[in-house]
Parts: sequence; C-alpha cells; structure tokens
Amino acid sequence: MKVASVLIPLPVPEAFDYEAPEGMTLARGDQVAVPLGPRLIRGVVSEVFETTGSNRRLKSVDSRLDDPALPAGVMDFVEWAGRWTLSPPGEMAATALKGLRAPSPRPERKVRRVGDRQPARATPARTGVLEALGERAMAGADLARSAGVSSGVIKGLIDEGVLEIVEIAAEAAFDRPDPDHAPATLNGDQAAAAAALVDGVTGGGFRPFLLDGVTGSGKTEAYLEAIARVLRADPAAQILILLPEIALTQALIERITARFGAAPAEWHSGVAPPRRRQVWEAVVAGRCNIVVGARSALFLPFVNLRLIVVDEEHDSSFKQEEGLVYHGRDLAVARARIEKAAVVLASATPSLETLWNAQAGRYDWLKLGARHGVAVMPDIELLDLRQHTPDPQTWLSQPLRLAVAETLARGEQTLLFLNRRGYAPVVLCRVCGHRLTAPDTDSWLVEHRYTGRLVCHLTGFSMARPKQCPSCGAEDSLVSVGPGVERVEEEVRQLFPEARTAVFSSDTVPDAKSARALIQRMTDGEIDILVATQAAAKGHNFPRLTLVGVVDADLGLRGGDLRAAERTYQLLAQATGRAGRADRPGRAILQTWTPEHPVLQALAAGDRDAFVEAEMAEREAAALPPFGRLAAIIVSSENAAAVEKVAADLAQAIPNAERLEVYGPADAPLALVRGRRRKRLLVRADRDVNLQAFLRAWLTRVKIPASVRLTVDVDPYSFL
DNA sequence: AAATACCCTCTA
DNA sequence: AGAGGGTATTTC
Repeated sequence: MKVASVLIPLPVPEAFDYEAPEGMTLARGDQVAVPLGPRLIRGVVSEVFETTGSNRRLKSVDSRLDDPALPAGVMDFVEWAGRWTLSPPGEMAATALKGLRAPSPRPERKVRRVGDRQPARATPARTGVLEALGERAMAGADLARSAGVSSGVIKGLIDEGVLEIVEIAAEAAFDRPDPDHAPATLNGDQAAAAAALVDGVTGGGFRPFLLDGVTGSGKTEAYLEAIARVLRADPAAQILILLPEIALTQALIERITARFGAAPAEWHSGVAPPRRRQVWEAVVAGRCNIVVGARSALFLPFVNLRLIVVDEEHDSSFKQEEGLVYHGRDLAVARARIEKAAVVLASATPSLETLWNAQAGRYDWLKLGARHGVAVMPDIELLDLRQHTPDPQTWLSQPLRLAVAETLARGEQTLLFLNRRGYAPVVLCRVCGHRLTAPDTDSWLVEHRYTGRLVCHLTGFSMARPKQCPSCGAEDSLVSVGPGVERVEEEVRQLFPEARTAVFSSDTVPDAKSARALIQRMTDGEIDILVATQAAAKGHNFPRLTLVGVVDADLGLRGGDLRAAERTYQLLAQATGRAGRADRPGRAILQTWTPEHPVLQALAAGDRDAFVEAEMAEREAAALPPFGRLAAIIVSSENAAAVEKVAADLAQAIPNAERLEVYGPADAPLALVRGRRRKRLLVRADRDVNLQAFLRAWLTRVKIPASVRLTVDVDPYSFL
C-alpha cells in the first residue's frame, strides 16, 4: 500500500498519513484535498512511501489539486523551519501557500476586432479607432485615448458588432532584468567587495557573506553588482532581497528598476492580495527573477533561487513575534543553505551574531570603508545634560538649540531623534500619584495630542483624556510626564516659529504612501526640522540634512535586557549616520545623563570595534548569545490559576540536561496583556546543546489545557 | 480551525 | 429524560 504524509494547515504537531489511491500519482510538494473528520481540507504532500500495512486504518487522499506543487526547496525549508522554531509544520506550509489563497485578479476587459467586420457607416472617428486597434486587444479607455475619440465611438462599434469585449485573465508580466542595462561605477572598496561577492555568488553552492560598511559606503551598489553577475551567469536565476520595513521597499525598487531596466516584484503585507497571487504564480513558474520583500517573502516558492540579500540585517524588525515566531535573517541563511545559494547579510552595524560568525570565518567578511564620494562621517558629540540641563518641561539643551539655530540659518536640515511615539509616555495624577494604564494590560497609557487620546501601544486600546483622576477622582489633576516626538515638536515650534517642522513616526506616517510623501518633502528641502522616531532613522538618505540631535541617548540603555546596549548602539549609529551624506559635513549631538557609558563613548569615538569587543566579552562571560543560546517559553491565559498550574507543571518536568539551565517560572515583565496573565521560563544552553530536542522532550511531558496558550520563542529578541 | 464529544444545569 | 449551553478534545 502506498501512503502519503500530508501537511495540514492546522496547529497539529506532525503530518497526517493517508492512503494514496491506486492510479493517483503523488509526489512530495503536491497539493491535495484530504478528508479531515467530516470535511475536506487542502494539504501538501510531505512524503510518499510504501508500506505493508499499518496498525491504524488510513483514510484516502481525496484528490490531487491542479495548483502548482511546492518546489523541493520550499518543502525542505518549511519542514526545517517547523523543527527549528518548534511550530507545527503544517502552519509553516500554510504560510508558503498564502499567495495562492488570495483571489485572482479580476480579468481585464478588452476590446478586439470581430473577424474583418466593417462598420455600416465608416466615419473618420471610426476608421481612426480601427486603425489604432489593428489586430490587438486593448482596454476600451486606452483605445479611445490613443485614437483621440470619446468612449461613445467605441461603444457604437461594439453595439454594431464590429468590436467585441473579451475578458483576458491578467497574468502579470515580469520583464527579464538586464544585468547590463545601467551599470554603476564602483569605487575601490565597492569594486573589491563586489568582485568577492561575485566570485562566491557565481561559484554555486551555499555561501554566506557579511557585507559590512558604514552608512553611505555603497552597500547597495555592491550587492546590485552581485545580482547583475548572478543574472549574467544564469538569466533564469531568482534573487530575493529582504528589507526590515515596508517603508524602505519603494526606494530600492526604484533603484533596481533603474539599474536593470525592469521592475522587481514586491512582496509584503501591504501588497494587495490579487497582486500577491500574481507574484506567487510568477515566482513558482520561474517567470519572476527579483523579489523585494519583507520576511514573509522567504516562504515564496522559488524554483531557482541563487541569491538572498538581507539588507539592514541587524534590524530587530526581522524577528516576527506574533503567530509563527521566527527570525527572518536566520531563516534566510537556512533557506540559502537548503537552496545551495549565496546569502549576503548587509549592515553598517552588524548584529553580534553575524559578527561572531564572520570572525570565526563561517561567513566571508567584506568591508566597505569610506563614505561614497566626498561625504565624510559626521562629527559626534556627547552633550552632558548634568552640565546643560534643559529648563523644566523642555527637553532640548541650550547647546543643541544653538546648533539647530545655526543649521537653520545656513538653510540646512535638522533631524531630532527620539524613539518615542506620541506626546508624553506617562500620564499621572498630581494628587494621588496614580499612573494611567489600560484596563486589561499593565503598560502605561501614552498621551497623543494630535488625536487627543491616551493610547496603549501594546494593544491599541485608546480612550479620551479624562477630566478627573480615575483613581482618586480629583479634578484637573492629571499631568503629562516626559517627552514624546509630539512634545519635542511643540518645543521646536515655540523656539523656531519660522521653521518648517514635521513629525515622522508611525502615527503621522501610517502607511508606505504617506511615508513616501514625507520623505519626498524632506528630500526636496520643504522641511527644516524633522522630529522623528526610528521610523525615519533607517535607510533614508536626505542630502541637505547636516545636524542630527538625539534628544535622549540613554533611552534604550535603561531596562537592561540582553540586547539593550547592542540595539542602542545600532539605532544611534543609524540615526547619527543620517547627517551629512552629500557634500556637506554632518554633525550629531547626543544628549545624555551618562556620557561615560561605554556605548556612548564608542559612538562618540566612532569606534565600533571597541564596542563590539567589549560587548562580546560580556556576552561570552555570561555564556549568552552568540556564545550560548536562549529560548523563552511564555505561558498565558485569562485564567490566572491555570497559568500558575501549567508553569508549575513545566518547572516540575524539566528534563535533565548538561550545560543548560532553566530560569523561572517568573511573571513576564508584562504580566497582564489583554486580560491574559503571563508567566515566563527562560532556557539558556551552550551552543553545542540540541536546544530544540530538549524543548520537545520537555513540552511533551506536560499537558497543556486548551485555555492556556504556550508560546515557544527560540532565540528571543524581545524580553517582554 | 471546525466538528463533535463531554459535562454540566435546568425543565418538567 | 432530554434540551440547552459552554468547554475540552480530536482530526490520519
């Protein structure tokens, strides 16, 4: 008997076995309909094998579906990713099928000649239409425009039976990129890096690279050159470029289009579903060569993937925390290994994980030194707030104000960076000291003045600012504490009423379109002072920007989680790197209460190596990543007692293991979210321990009631 | 995820 | 006993 193991898009831990009926040819990757209980469900064949009989009666595969089979590379990847992240393989397979589940685009309605039927009365307008159309099929509106007539003429011809309307299924055309369309001239470092990339990339086989260069050193040019070489060697090669933020895709798409004379496909949650389906179908058919996308693009069914680029590889946005928990950068390396492709991790401030791999020689380390052209690195000063304390209820110190004024006077631009949305992060009662929180979550409510509401940034809950304290009932006792970008902008408007100011945060720039508009205004010099969160610190290039002021450089260093120092270094290096990218020198001022902090010292000295060395030493001493591995287990439920019970059961059931410790259970730092109580356990293991095997063995020992949700986060980035 | 098995309480 | 309902379990 032939048996097919089928991955089902449900949270079940393994593939389900079905009998493969006689005469139905099935292979790994095929899409099938299988019975599940009383219904039929779509699944993907993981394996087909012969067996002499089984101890349980198997149901039969209902039918093989006409949809394209998943290529072997995606199948291997999906199953590997399921094992790595301890998530159900069927759910991983379902993400690979996402594009296919979207509706097909509406067929296009076009008009065409019916044989050589002639109109009864051939007016000049009608003759013109028929000449313009020829044998083609065209959209009616386009035809009217090109023949210079109104749509009534075309309608008349249709009514007379000279033209007919045909529906043509829209199949997206992706032009082949031309590697020699518009080659760039590279400088020495870029050329060397590109050459090294090119050798590795066209040599075939799995090759990981770290492309390491300061902001503005031309990393993009270098990897575009590598892409060109891949395409020269194999015009059918497929290339995937991953970006951390949707807001960055447009600029890259434009550069790729200019370089290769063909637009790449775009893949992220902001792309309309019918378009996603077109891209999915084009990718699986090999009709699409270059995809620019967010981390979910890793699950596309490439048939000839030769190169993956992970741009801004250090960016923690690559870590997906909701639903399936995975790190886009790590899975990109895994997919490249499976596809025997090259992978380029590019960053000005690489993650410690990646630097560690590069130092150990596992990744080829390509360094780009100087800034492109005449631009030089900005001059970074630490400004000691103990000596230059701003007045109460203001946040910009005198020297920073002066620097802004000078920049303004020169007609240049300023970026004031504060990684905090809204007006004030905390609202409290002057009378009783009560801090306002969301009703079912223990995080502060953030005041937003633009919308006039208090907002929970975790759950999206919002309410009007109350007149009286909800705790003690005192009237008009609520005060806004601390600054957000809106409050800094308020201060800037008072200081520089003549300056043109704007706020760039996910609130003022909710989607890619408005981001593009604001970036354009900034690039065109229509804004003098931009107050921004990290949304603007990443990747954008503003030629007239010469001053970056960091309002609170200490912000990320508080809290002290594993990656606080690393993240702060990366974020501030990116933010200060915005200054002076063209021919004008840049300057950055970091306001801090702790100028002696090693992270800030390293930033001021521009000494990334010193920072990395110190941070690596600390991580090594504690055997923390990248020297050890972590996994977090979050137990949550609306039922607090059930959470306690499961957490206690887990603590009881920890398997014996060497070179591995389990910490907790403890209340998660956010112990209450959306009414759910949360407890956390943290596992630390040496690198040579099989962490996944340990977790699997552990979790099978504990029964989890349906009311309790258990989330496993292998290599956690957020410690909330 | 969705169907259904299970286990209460309530009604008469 | 049987209906009604909410919750837990199972799906190859």
